[in-house]
This record gives sequence, C-alpha cells and structure tokens, in this order.
Amino acid sequence: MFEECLYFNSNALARAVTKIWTDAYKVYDLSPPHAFLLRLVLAKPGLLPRELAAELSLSRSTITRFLDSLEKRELLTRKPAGTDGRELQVFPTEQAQAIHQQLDATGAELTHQMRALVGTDDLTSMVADIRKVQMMLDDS
Amino acid sequence: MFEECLYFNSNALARAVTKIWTDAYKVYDLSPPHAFLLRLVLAKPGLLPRELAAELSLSRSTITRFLDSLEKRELLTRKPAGTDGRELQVFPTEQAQAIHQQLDATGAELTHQMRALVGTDDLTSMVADIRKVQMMLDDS
DNA sequence: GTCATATAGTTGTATGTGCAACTATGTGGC
DNA sequence: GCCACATAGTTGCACATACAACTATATGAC
Repeated sequence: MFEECLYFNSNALARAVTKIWTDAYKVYDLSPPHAFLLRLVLAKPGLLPRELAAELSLSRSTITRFLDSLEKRELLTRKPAGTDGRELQVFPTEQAQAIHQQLDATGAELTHQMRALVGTDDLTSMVADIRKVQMMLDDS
Repeated sequence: MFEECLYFNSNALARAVTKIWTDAYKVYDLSPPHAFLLRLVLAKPGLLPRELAAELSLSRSTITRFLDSLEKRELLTRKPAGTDGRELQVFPTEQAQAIHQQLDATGAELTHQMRALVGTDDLTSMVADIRKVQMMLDDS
C-alpha cells in the first residue's frame, strides 16, 4: 500500500541491497560500511575522520566507532596531523594494503552482478537518479 | 569515490529520506516505521503480524517489537485469530482511528514535498525503478 | 594575553533492524 | 494416536547509526 512512497521504497531497497553486500564482504569479516570505509582509506590515505564522514555520508560519531574497530584489528592507524592539534590522519596498515585489490574487486564484482540482474543502462541511470535526489535532500 | 555503487547510494538516500520523514512524524511521537505500521493496521485491520511484516518488507521480529510499543501506547491491540491458535490479528484502537486521517495526510504531504523538489514524473519513475529492483533482489 | 566562540574527535545513550534460537501450535504419515 | 516436521510469534543478542553532550584545541576580538 505504500508503493509510491519514497521513504518506504528507498528503505526497502537499502535493506535488500545491504543483505547482498553483507554476504559478499563476509569473507573478509567486514560489514559493508566497514569495508567501504577501509576502501576509502586505502584509496585516499591521510584523510581526516571528518572528511571520511563527509565522503561516506555518515556522521562523525559513526566514523569514530568504525575507525575504533578497524584500528583494533590493525587495518588502519590514526596519527596526529601536522598543524592542527585536534586533527587526526587515517592511514591503512600493510595488512590492509594486502587485501586492497581484493576489496575493490569484490565491489566491482557486485556491481557486475547488479548489472546482469537489472541491466547496465537501467542500473546506471537509477543510481544516478538516486544520487541526485540524495544530494538534493542533503542540501535542503 | 563510490558514485556508481548501488549499495552506497541506496543507503545514503535511505538515510537522507528517513531524516525528513522522522521530522514529519515527530508531531505524533512516532518514528517513520511505527507510523507506517500503524497506517497499515488502520488501512487493513485484522492482518496477522507475519502479513504486516511481508507488506512492510520487515522481519517478523521487528514487527513484534513495533507492535509491542504501539500496543503499550494503546494505539492497537492483538487478538487471537479464529481457527489457528498460533495466529494473532492486529486491530487499531479508537485512539488510533482518531488520527488516521492526519497520519495519511502527513504521508501525502511528504510525497507532495518530494514532488516539488524532484519533479513529479522523475520521482514517480525513480520510485518505480527502486521498487522494481528491490523486488528483484528479494526474489533472488 | 584573555575570553568567547568555533571546530575535531569521542562518548553516552537511544533506536531500528535482523538472525538464530526458542515456545507453542498445527499437520501429515503411519 | 504418535511423531516428525512446519509455521506463528517472541526473545536474546548483535550491529549500524544518529544526536547531544563532552574534551581538547584553535581563532578572533578586544
């Protein structure tokens, strides 16, 4: 009965998608958000937590906890950033670098799967639309 | 860096949308999922928890807890269903019926807002696409 | 130089959600 | 009629996530 509702459908989609991604990243013993955070740190070493939060559209406090758990597992480290004594920079460890390729490959494989299921063009344009609306809402 | 990723964008959208819906239903002191569950019970009195779960794409255990809290607030009641001793039927109370119209109107207002922001046709087709993919994933 | 204010990160707490295991009830084979 | 199995609902637990409040540091006004 909520077929046309953006709230209802965007949440249902997110849950369904999360289930699939959770499964795929289970081999690394990482949840999807942990895996994505780590991938981001691997791609852009030295970012600050606040920047990681912005790139992932997550709150700073959520990032703090994910960093805690990844640091405890020795997949990354936090180091005081040069000038500003409040800031920390986040770097991947060698252990993380060792699985860098595979983490990204898993992401690519999932995208591949989704394209096969939905159709490449349909998926691309849907994701673009989703992104556009999400950014509109974040601005407003 | 995850611009094209379905997982990343669908979750980011869901969080952004949820924020807006949360705000709108705060006047009733209901979270969006509680409000939607109650709206469903109002629209189709007598459904079983398992049916509510299916219609809302939520797990039975999540529905149990939402029903607990709505029942405690005297917005609905659970009654043993006729034939099968395991089943319960869920009915709205008069207190819930008193705000039925307003709950639905709030939903309509939110859809209206989204249409104004995104464009009616774009929103409709995006929601349809989201729905289609979500159902594909649930089947697979 | 001090004080008000802003910002980075963290922590306490609350909520939504699912999975796995549980209890209670039904059903079909024999 | 009993037993294996299925199903409805619940509960224990774990996790993702946010908001508000906190600490520590920076910055600008004077």
